[in-house]
Amino acid sequence: MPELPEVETTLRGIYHTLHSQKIKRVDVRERRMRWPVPDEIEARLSGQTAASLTRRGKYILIGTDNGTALLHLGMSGSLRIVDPDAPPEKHDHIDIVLADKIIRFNDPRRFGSLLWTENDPLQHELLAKLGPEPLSDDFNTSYLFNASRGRNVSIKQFIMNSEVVVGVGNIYASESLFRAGINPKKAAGKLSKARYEKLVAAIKEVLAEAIQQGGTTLRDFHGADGKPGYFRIKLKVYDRAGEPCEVCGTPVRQFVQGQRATYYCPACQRV
DNA sequence: AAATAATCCTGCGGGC
DNA sequence: TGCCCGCAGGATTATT
Repeated sequence: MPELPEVETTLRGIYHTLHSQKIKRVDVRERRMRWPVPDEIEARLSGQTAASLTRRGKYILIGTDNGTALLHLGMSGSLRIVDPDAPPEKHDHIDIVLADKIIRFNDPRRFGSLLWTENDPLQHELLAKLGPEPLSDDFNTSYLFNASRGRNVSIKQFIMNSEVVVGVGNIYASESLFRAGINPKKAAGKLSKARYEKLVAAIKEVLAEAIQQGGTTLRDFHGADGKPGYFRIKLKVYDRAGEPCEVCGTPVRQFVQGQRATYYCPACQRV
């Protein structure tokens, strides 16, 4: 499910249930995730209080007095809040058990992960080299323009590189480039600073809108099934191959880039 | 049956 | 030569 807005929505969805609460225990039914779930995770988290609950890129950080758990949803992961007596269903791999609720991690494809570190989590090897948060002031025109100089990779793959900027996944990469009027194939190093100004604004807009949309679904998180009711924002090109561009009517095109589908309007995205 | 909302790893080629 | 970097492609997986 997750690009950054979905992770942010998930974090907000569990925040009030988990933050400052004591973790009674952790039940791991499947350790074979993107990386093996460390054997020590149950002992390290059990009895601890979830003192901080934050996000870095697409990682959710659960901080305790002893260390930090790093949770990543991968491509198909989700969290939901269930009652203590709810029986686990298919692909419900991990439970974080609280006094009167369970945070339940479901991930069919098991590309997600749950890791543990006792050091500064931001210095963990998987997080240390991450680029700036797209909604922060560190992510600005000058930064992205400078980072792009000399780069021959396509602009779409460039903004999907988490060392450049975190949180821009396959859907919002296509959407952002459409809004900025940039052809996804264009070499990152050949775009003008003016164009990067549009792109940075587009990325911030698209992600902020998506988070806002996710926010409107938060009540579903505590609803009957405790699942996050992700709503996609109204997408203008993604998954719309052959349909008319909303702006000019030209059929939206799809092609493969870095083994991922890219969608764009050949008329609106000529730069 | 090919596609999928993520991302790390491997190997290659070029520059210094 | 050897090292570092950028880049392309592979691999992981269950479901529709």
